[in-house]
Amino acid sequence: MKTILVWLRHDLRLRDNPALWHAVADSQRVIPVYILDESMPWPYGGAQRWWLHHSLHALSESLLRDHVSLILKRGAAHQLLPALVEQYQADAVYWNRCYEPAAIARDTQIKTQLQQQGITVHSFNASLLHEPWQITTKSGGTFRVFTPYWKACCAQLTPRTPYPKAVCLPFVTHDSDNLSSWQLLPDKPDWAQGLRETWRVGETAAMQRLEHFIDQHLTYYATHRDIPAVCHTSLLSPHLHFGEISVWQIWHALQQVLAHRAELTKPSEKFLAELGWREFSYQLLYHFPALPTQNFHAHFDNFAWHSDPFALAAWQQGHTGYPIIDAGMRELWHTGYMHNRVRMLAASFLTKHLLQHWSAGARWFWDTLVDADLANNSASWQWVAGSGADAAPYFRIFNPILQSEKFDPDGTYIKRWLPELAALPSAYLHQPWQAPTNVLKQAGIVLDKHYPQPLIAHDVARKRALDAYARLRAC
DNA sequence: TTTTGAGTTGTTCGA
DNA sequence: GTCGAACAACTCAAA
Repeated sequence: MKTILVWLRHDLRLRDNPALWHAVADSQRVIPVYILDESMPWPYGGAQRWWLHHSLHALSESLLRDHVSLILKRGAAHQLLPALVEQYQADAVYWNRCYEPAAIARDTQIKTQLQQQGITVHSFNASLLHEPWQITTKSGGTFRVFTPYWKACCAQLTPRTPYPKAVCLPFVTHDSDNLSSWQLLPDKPDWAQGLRETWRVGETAAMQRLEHFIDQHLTYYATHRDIPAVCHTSLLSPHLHFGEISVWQIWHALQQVLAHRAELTKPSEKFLAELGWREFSYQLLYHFPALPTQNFHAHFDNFAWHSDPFALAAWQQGHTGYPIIDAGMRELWHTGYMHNRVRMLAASFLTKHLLQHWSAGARWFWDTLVDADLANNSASWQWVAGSGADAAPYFRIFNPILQSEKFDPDGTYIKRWLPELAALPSAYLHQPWQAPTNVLKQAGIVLDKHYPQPLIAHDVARKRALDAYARLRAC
């Protein structure tokens, strides 16, 4: 009788889970294990801990329906895994690959360690269309520009059908931590109310979300994905991050729809390209492991960032005085999510208007986003700041007023997250400080009391940022 | 080796 | 109000 431990990480699902599926195929006894190691770099922020709790709970319940226990352990994997192998007399350990630099180092070490003990180790790709090392330029280099990268990806795509649900044979043990003892949920204070209202966590919820997106939103994706008030985006990012659904399952579902609804080709391609950005970020992180902390373009090391704790705090709390930015930051705080367009605006505002280092923003997002993902977060912040691969040109500084008028014309999104401005006529919602005194009075708003004056005037900030970039070029 | 075309998401200014 | 050009120069990827 063969026993295989399956070490679950960012793959908290039973369907299309290669490691789990192969373990079931290769053995009679499969033991799923999840290890929480808080000593690893980039430990989960508050929002992710909340999600992780519910995701593990959902997975554990699913397994229990097949009379299988999920073993939860807290501590260092390189100590816990060999101990579990010993305890259960396992012959092999299977896992799906992680791609964060520290995780790669850890997994490599554990693999060697286990193999030296005569244990078979198999790792699988469960979360990417391509391994980060697979796609190279014709001369064997790393792509640094998205479009040619994605063209190469599409050209080399070898579609695979998702694995069916892995059904383990019954295996019950009481050798598991109690999930609640990990205290992943906030207690005092309990700030998770907004998260509970917003999200359904787990594999089933992820599949329903995908189905709902394809049914209700895909048609509008290409044209309306930038409108935060209607949100025709997929909202799959946290599910993808925790591996409750895989990119191949999404790809496959889209192909099936396209087979009889050709009119969805354009929005599907647009949506797939967004998954392409995820792949691109993963391969950047793989080839440039310092991406989370260091400028991708080293010449940015000379950029004259300001360090202004007051400005940073105002941004974090949604008190910048620019409603579209503040609405986004409040959405983030309340739901653990922010619409993509607004993320760009908020990130641009922090780095270009306030000249705060992108890593300060990245850290805040890391702590507050349920979908915080090291590759996506690092690559995207650097892109916005201008220090990243295929970066936004330095003169492209979002005008938060214009963007607000363009993408939230009637202020629905602003009013949703800034109720203090709800009585203000739409004409002034994008820049309340321009409202005449009597209009403000009628709306019951006293600036700097109910809502702040802008931290900095847009034209002043724009000029200041352009000057800073000009000085960088002169270095 | 050199050349060529292109590069997520914009803004501002002046005609 | 609308439209096109300028914003700067650089790096990337392929021919």
